[in-house]
Amino acid sequence: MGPRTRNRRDQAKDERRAQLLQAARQVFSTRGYHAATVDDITRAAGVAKGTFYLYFAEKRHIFYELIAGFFELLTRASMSVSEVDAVAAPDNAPAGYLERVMQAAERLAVIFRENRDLVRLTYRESMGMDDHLESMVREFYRGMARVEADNLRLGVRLGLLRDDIDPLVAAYAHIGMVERVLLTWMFDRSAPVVDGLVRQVIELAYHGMARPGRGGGAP
Amino acid sequence: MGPRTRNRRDQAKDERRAQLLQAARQVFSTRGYHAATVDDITRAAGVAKGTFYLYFAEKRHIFYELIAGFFELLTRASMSVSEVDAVAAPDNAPAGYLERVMQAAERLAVIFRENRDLVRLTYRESMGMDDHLESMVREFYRGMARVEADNLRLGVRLGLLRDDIDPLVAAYAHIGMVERVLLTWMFDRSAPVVDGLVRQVIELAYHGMARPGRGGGAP
Amino acid sequence: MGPRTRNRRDQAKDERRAQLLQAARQVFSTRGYHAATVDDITRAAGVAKGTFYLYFAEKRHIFYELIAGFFELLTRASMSVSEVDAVAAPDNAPAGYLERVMQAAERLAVIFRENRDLVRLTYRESMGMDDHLESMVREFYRGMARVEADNLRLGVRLGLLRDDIDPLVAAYAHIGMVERVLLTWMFDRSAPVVDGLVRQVIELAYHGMARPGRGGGAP
Amino acid sequence: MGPRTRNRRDQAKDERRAQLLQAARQVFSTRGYHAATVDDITRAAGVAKGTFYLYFAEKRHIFYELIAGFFELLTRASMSVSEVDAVAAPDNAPAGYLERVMQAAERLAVIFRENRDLVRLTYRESMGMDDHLESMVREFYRGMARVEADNLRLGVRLGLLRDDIDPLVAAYAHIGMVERVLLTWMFDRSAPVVDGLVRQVIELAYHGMARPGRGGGAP
DNA sequence: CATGAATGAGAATTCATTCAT
DNA sequence: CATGAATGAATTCTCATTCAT
Repeated sequence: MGPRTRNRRDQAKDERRAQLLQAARQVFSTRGYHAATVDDITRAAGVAKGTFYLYFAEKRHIFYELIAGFFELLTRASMSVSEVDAVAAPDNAPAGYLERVMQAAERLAVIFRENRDLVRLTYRESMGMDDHLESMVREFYRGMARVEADNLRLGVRLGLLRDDIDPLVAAYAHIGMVERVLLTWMFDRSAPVVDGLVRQVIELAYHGMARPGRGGGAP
Repeated sequence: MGPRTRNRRDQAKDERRAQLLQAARQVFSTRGYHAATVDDITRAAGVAKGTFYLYFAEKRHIFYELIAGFFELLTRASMSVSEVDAVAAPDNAPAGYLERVMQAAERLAVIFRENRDLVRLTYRESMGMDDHLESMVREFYRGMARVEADNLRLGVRLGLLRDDIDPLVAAYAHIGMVERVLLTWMFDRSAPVVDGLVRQVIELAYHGMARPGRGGGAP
Repeated sequence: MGPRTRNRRDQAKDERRAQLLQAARQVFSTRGYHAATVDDITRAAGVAKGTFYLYFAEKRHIFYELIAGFFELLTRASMSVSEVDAVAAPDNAPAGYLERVMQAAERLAVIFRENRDLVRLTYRESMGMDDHLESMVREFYRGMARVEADNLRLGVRLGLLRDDIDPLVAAYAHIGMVERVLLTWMFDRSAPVVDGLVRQVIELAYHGMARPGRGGGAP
Repeated sequence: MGPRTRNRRDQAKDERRAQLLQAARQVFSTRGYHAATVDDITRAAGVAKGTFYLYFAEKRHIFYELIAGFFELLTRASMSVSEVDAVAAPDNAPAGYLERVMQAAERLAVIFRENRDLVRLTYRESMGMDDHLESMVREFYRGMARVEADNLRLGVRLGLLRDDIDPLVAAYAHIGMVERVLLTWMFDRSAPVVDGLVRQVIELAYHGMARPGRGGGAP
């Protein structure tokens, strides 16, 4: 039982895990968390029911892991208008700022589209399960909001963005805009085709709906 | 069997229904839909288990009704920046436009705060139950978006708002902003206190995050 | 509250009873005893659920009454090859004996056909309910068998029938022949059309399947 | 997972099944199908409630299987006055024909007596459950009738039996005779003891009740 | 008498989880 | 490690029967 054997075993275990996660993703997406049974998952994974419990202590845990993985994907994709970049290219920063924002938003949109099932699963079930999942979700939003708030603070520092709006409020608002629009255009078949959907949303986020040049009646 | 008797009975039935709905609201809010049993509900309502089924054919149905009631409340509160008002006061319209928008948003915020449990319930469970509920939710958003899009179109006609952004996209974006911010500030205890939360969001929606007077690097 | 009022009331009560019985017959026939609910019956009868219990103490009782009524109909129809007739027409008796048997059998067949639903109901449900119904059924068969056995004894006395077969055995056998054949031809759609079905059965009962004139190998 | 293990498991499963069937037979016989609960059955079998559903998808199914098994027993016992035998012993055939019929009938009678509980169960409940069971019953009678009709056709070919009676009608009639007589003498305690019950019935079936040598007054 | 709302004992069935093989 | 049979708690929904109006 040298290190090689150990590795083989670990590798085999990892494969089983991946196999189960894959199966769970498919089964949960199709039937929903509650309607899906552990049996469904193991059958889809081609293993015996008992095997499930060698890799996950409870049914909920595999769901957590699925959602956590998706959250990580999204979180990673959102980190890119980062201070690092801006600091690294201080002169170009202002010029490219909004463009980089756009690119980040597009990346998120691509991830949504490429993971339709996970998006659906997340929004369908990730909120009404238990406290742990709920705090995972909160934590995810916090992370996303922190990143976006940092971006905004950078914009403020660069003199591009307003400083009379709380960056955290704006961050959550931006997240809400993107998520609601993407969800609608992904799952509501009655939504009309719109060109440059994401660009319009970002444009809106940064310049607002008011006609430029007018006061707009703000109190 | 006169009309009086009939009325008494109908009235009693209405009360029972309300009693059950009230109990369900409380029980679902506490335990969540899946964990709550019909028995919990009837016990909370102080009636026998069988009584439940005299008023609701299935457990799901009482939940539908709860959510539908909340959606109606919200939908009604959102309808107010209406063309009627604007047409009735054509001159004041531009001046008061954004103010009316603010008021509508504040009304929604009040409803959210006054129905904390229903908000939580709705966002926790209304998406992962079944097709019927899912289409109820979609329909709710459609209705809200339609109202807001109409408001925006009115703003465009009044010369206050931009015409280069799809009103429906903007409508969904606005809904997303408000809902995400409200949810966060209602349920995430780590969210810092912010003055004029709703006003900031609306301000953001209409004037954007970009510093006024700068081009902002729009593509 | 004179006798007239009393009569009116009684009449009304009788009508309600009949109404309920009629409804029960229809409902039981359609859904079967177990699947039929008291509610189904009262709804079909156009009365309130509670009314049922003013006329029948239990659900089973209305079923008993239905079955009892049918049994009485059959029992009455079977009594006719009676000694009375035979004694009344002593000379003709032998000549007409089998003919009278045939006529009685045809009468039963007609009743079966005219009460398809009750036949079905009786054979489907009258055996697995409870002891009381079971003894009703046994009593019915006993009555039928007694009548037929008496007929047979008359035939023996008239010198027409064998005396080496127990009349009671023969009576039950005859009943079994008729019921099984009628049930099959009434409810098994695969049974081929046969001319003179009942006559063939009676012919068989009286003369047997063996070719006349041969010993047939009886032990 | 070798064949031996496989066999052990399969064997154990077979035993469990048999155990459950046995328990169901006892419980259904005692309480009747409707009054018996799955819990009663599993308790009688000494297993947990859930185990039942590993072997039978529904409560009905175990009942089907019980009845089907009994029907098969009866069907098999009835097949024996077969052409094969007759052809194999062409000369003896006529002489032994009725004797073989008698033996088959006796065999059925023995099975009835040895399976009192199943007989009772079958006649009490096998008709009013659902369409599937009803068609099972019809199919059973069809099978029995086909066998008997073939026997009768053989008798006709051998010149022993009449050809002016439809063999299928006679077959069902014979079945009815036997079943009604057996049921009565098995379950009606008031039925007097009769020697050679089955022989008398068969004698009756083949030679009829009419006194030999008389025309009998057939129309 | 008639009504129909209320009752609550039940019963079938499901499924996460365990554990002997 | 893997297996899959066994477990039994838990839950929804039904319906005969009662009884206040």
